[in-house]
Amino acid sequence: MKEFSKTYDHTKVEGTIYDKWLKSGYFTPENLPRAESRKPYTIIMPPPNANAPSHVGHALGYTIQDILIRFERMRGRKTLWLPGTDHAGFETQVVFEKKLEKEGRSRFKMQREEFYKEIWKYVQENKYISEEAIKRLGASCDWSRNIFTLDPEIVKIVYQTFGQMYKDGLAYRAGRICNWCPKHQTGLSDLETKYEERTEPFYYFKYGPFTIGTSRPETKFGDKYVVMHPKDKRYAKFKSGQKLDLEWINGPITATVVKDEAVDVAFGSGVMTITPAHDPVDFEIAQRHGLEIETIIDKRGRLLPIAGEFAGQKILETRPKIVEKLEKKGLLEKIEEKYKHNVQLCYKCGNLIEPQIVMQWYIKMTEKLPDGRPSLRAMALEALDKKEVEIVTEKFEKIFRHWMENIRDWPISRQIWWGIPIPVWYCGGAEKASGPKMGFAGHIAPEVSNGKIRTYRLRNHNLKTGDRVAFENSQSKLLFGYGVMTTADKKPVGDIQLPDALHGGKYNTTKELIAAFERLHPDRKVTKDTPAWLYTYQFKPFSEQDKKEGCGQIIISSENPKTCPACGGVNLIQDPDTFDTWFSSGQWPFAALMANDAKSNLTLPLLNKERKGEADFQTYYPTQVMETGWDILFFWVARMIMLSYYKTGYKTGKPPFKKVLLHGLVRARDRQKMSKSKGNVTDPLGVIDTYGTDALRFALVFSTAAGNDIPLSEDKIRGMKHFANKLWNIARYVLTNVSIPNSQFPVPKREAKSLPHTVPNALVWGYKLKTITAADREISKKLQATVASVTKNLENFRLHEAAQAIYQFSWHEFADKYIEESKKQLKDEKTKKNTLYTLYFVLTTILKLLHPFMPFVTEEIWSKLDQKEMLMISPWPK
RNA sequence: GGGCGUGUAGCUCAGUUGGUUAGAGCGUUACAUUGACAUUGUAAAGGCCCCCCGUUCGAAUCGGGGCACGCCCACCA
Repeated sequence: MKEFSKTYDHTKVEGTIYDKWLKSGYFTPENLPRAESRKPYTIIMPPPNANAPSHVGHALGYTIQDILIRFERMRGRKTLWLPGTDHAGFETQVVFEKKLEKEGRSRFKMQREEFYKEIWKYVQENKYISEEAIKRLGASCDWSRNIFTLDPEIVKIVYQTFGQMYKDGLAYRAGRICNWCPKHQTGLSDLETKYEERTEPFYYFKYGPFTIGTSRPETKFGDKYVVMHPKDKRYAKFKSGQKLDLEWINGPITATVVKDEAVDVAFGSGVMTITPAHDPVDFEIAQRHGLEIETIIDKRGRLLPIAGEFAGQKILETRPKIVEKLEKKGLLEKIEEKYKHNVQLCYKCGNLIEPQIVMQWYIKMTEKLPDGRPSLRAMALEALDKKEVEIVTEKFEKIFRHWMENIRDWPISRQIWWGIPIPVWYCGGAEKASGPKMGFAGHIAPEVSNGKIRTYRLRNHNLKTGDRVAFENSQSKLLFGYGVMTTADKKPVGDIQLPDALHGGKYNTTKELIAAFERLHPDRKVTKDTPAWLYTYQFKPFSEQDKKEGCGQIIISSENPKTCPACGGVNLIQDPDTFDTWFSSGQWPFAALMANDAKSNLTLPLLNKERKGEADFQTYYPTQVMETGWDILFFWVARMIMLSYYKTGYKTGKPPFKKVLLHGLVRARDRQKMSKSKGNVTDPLGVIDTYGTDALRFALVFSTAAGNDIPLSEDKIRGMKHFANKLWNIARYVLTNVSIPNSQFPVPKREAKSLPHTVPNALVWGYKLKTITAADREISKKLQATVASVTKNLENFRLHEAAQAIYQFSWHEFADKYIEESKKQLKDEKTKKNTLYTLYFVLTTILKLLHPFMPFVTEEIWSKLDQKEMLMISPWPK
């Protein structure tokens, strides 16, 4: 019998227990004594952001995962919980830029290398802090396999996937309108923006014979198209293409009438002017009609020279001045002061999104693969249909499907520096195409060009030599060509002359090219009525260097290529962008395992033997459970399913994970979202200091169904601390019972399999049983029911019910009833031994049942029982 | 506009496929207790399980409608 303090003091226990676990090596599945013959059970930990301060939301996830892992480990599975860290590109860069801002600095005044070095250092520090926090939560993950999304082994896999996607035509580059945050100066996916309702003035201006309405007068400088619905009788006298001279902000302009069905007849005056470069709807209209696109606002959100006297000013500051000017010119008709509408904001900084036309890399979501495999979306949906992947929290399956059905192509490039650089080089250094006609030198997607480089000659357009152009199918919006204009010419628009003399094209006429295209894409008919099927438009070069002529070849390479394989040019320009963080973390389940395979110098902490030949990917994939917050269902889970099926799943039927378990947000007790500004943030480490890890863990999973948001109050955590203490004292009572001298306390000769009076087992206990009381029978029955309930509920991921069952039994059955009764039974010689057996057996069983939830206090009590093995690996009761 | 969900004790929430007297934590009230327990125990109060209709021998649970609230997605110049 060891020392047993009157109350449980977590501060004295948690550190030593965690060290003991670490030293045991049992976090590493290969070290588990019973694991060899058993099936692997794998959970990949959602890698915390490298910038992240600890948050109870994270604590919830780690707790749930640790519960599952400890449960399965005790059940004899070969249990791997793989930890890692996410560089979290944009998120981390935003946090770091805020820090710079406080120091009066800015990334726009820094060299890229310098910036990267600093942020790397910052991330390393935070990574350590975050890992320590995970340890304090008691997480039994395999630290020997700890991995980071920027580890070279991961980057290599990410590059390989990208290259493969490019070859398959899934990854493509296009210049189209995208969400642009002027503060951070990067494009963002739709998921990275949010909407907010604003009440702002809505202005009506005179635009020649029309009245146009707008909430954004500052975008109106370049407006030279006036659009109305083709069936709007009020404007029937205006014909499509008709030119009108009229007075506008900075003097007289010529406007062109456009008829388009996108116009809502009922809204405003039914007439609008368009700003294609800064509005997605306008952009589409411009594309449909082949209109010129003019940029009004620069990447920083300031007006360009087209704005005349307003050039260089920030748009919001300029708005009233422009209205004033228009009013003075007599062009302001009226102002509707309280116009309610939604504005799109950057989800990080809350600044207005200013759509811009930028070259971005995209991943096709809905198009079949060239080898006949279904689209990424279809693969993911099929996985759900076949139940290869199951979303356990079932209400999210519907949400997931709904989102998938409306998915659009995913922009994966970001104009930020913190992240994995896009492994693409553009050949900008060799003069190849020449001749009297305007030429296009560049790349046409493999589906059209058969993967070879060709030079096509374009006739007449507004392009100048050196301009970058993209070819896009005006119907599918898919880009299939990209390159640089080479020489001037003046013939009609819209034709491509083939073959080109230089490369001996396979298609002799445009018709043939179209036919070839259509063979590949039977769903995309190209008709005579869509003359602009090869849509061309002009881009600003993305860098000065880019203006230099080259063959425009796109080279995908994980290492810096020295020369262009197509033309031999040496002036290769690396794509300046980085991948969306989710492009790399979307590959995490297989990448993390494969990368560990690639690390040859790993040694196992306990056995000190190399893990060679132990192919992690072979052994541990597919993983069993993906447990994460529902807020990243689309960001992450969807992408993991799609990318994993693309990479390893479709042919093998291997999903990245079999079950998806989603937990809710941890909220303050009044259901408010926790936020620093509200001052209601619960710091998990603070809670752990005061109440102990076990109390926090139990409070997090107790009495809230999976997937629901969890209101967490200090009262609740305190209550669970009381429970830990109760458990402690149950053990203290059993082990130090005053009336029984220590020497008489029975210690089982081997692991007892069941209660002695349900299946009498004298061999185990070395005693013959004498009198079994009603109380003994009762507690035995209840214990069995509890074991069954906890086991079943854990198997079904109903953690809250398992927790409730064990809590009820321990406190209100065992402590309140049986222990009270035992005080009498121990005084009677006839029932004494039997009572001791029962006390001991029930105690050890509830320690096991409770261990996944409250690992520290249970392991500590266990250590006082003179058991050979640690509780952590002791067999789960049946 | 499209989709998903919630409504149960004063508060926060459980209630697996329909089945005794609907539960827990915290809070409240009374009593007991320093005895394994910075307490804990015993007991109590507190519920038209949002409303209406239906299915059923039987509904908090299933179906339809209504009311209230929340979330996600899309978005009109």
